[in-house]
Amino acid sequence: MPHPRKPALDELVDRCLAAFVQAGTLDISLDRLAHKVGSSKRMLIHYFGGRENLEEKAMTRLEERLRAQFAPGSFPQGATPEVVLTALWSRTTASQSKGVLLLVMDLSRRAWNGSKRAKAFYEEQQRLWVDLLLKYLPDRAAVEEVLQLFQGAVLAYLITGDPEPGRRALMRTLAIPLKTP
Amino acid sequence: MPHPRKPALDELVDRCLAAFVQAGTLDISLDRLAHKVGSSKRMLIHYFGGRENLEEKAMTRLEERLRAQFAPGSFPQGATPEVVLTALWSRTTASQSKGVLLLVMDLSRRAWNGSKRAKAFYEEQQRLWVDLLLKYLPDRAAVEEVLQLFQGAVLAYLITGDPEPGRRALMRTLAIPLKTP
DNA sequence: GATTTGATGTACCACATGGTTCATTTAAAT
DNA sequence: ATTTAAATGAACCATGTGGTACATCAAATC
Repeated sequence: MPHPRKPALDELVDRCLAAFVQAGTLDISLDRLAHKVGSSKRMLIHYFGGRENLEEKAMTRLEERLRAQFAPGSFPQGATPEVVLTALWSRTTASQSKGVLLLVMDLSRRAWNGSKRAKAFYEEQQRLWVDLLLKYLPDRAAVEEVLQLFQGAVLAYLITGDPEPGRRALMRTLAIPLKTP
Repeated sequence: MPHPRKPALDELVDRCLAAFVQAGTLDISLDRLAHKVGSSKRMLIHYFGGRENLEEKAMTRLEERLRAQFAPGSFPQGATPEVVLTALWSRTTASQSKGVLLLVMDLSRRAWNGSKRAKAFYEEQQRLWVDLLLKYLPDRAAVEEVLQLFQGAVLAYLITGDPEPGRRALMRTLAIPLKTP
């Protein structure tokens, strides 16, 4: 049985993800997506079997990428919370992160609109960040709070374009005294 | 010149807003919207001149509603921050608020996607909450932080359905010591 | 009661979407 | 070289969208 050229599916997924990131959303038509990745709607459906599967593959790839980027050990062990949070906030609000940020928010939207897969994505991100922050913050309550604050700050930043309020709020929240027993 | 029945446009806007709230988004087709409000796409376009104008009218109406609901004076003057924030959080996470919450988040999405009008809506909400919180929190920095935390908490609540982490984070953030000069 | 003018329904249009059909090409296995 | 199964393109389809054309209806003014 002849097995002709192999389409290098993995690379196609990468390019699709790149297109999604550039668009800041998964909601881009197959035609536009195909054009952007140098293929055709016909072929995308051929390879992936349908839009749903394509999106699933792209989400999984994004999860992998983010997991690598925020792996425990991205920061020195002894760093202060201030340093870590400042670095995270800078990285997050860097202009080249805009696309990923928008895409992640788009997935959040899908999550709160009921998408099972998007909800799983959100939870995975949650775990990732909890694991990261737990190494620099005193307790789970602090992590929990910083995480929610971070998300709110991202939201505000995306809308206003101003990263300063978010930075200020994050720094301020670190001033919370430790729970004394 | 005969001026036949007046269509009570105001009430139509109300019903449209109600439909948007029920849908948790502005992105509902004119056909479905019309059916929901007991009219027809034909008539909605006739009355409003197009979808854009309809959305604009609905947003403005929503602004009015929220402005009334969170008017300064919704809470006793002397209330502690804990009491006020707890009440606000309860109100926000009450099941009957789900639709408005989703709709407001949908508008946030439009805002971060570049919609001028949605951005204005966001800023108006911002002002509203700042004015409210400024009466119970020590300084602007505190208000700024609580506001961002609140938004992040709402996001998490919408996705997970669990209001507890948000409540905990809000309470925790009130433990920040006053800036001492 | 005739006229005028808005209210309304039905059918329609142009366009975009995800997906399919069908026919053709292409590369590997024999 | 022939066979075989995948790769690919072009046209097509069903569906849903905002919006329009046209014809009809109904109410207020004269």
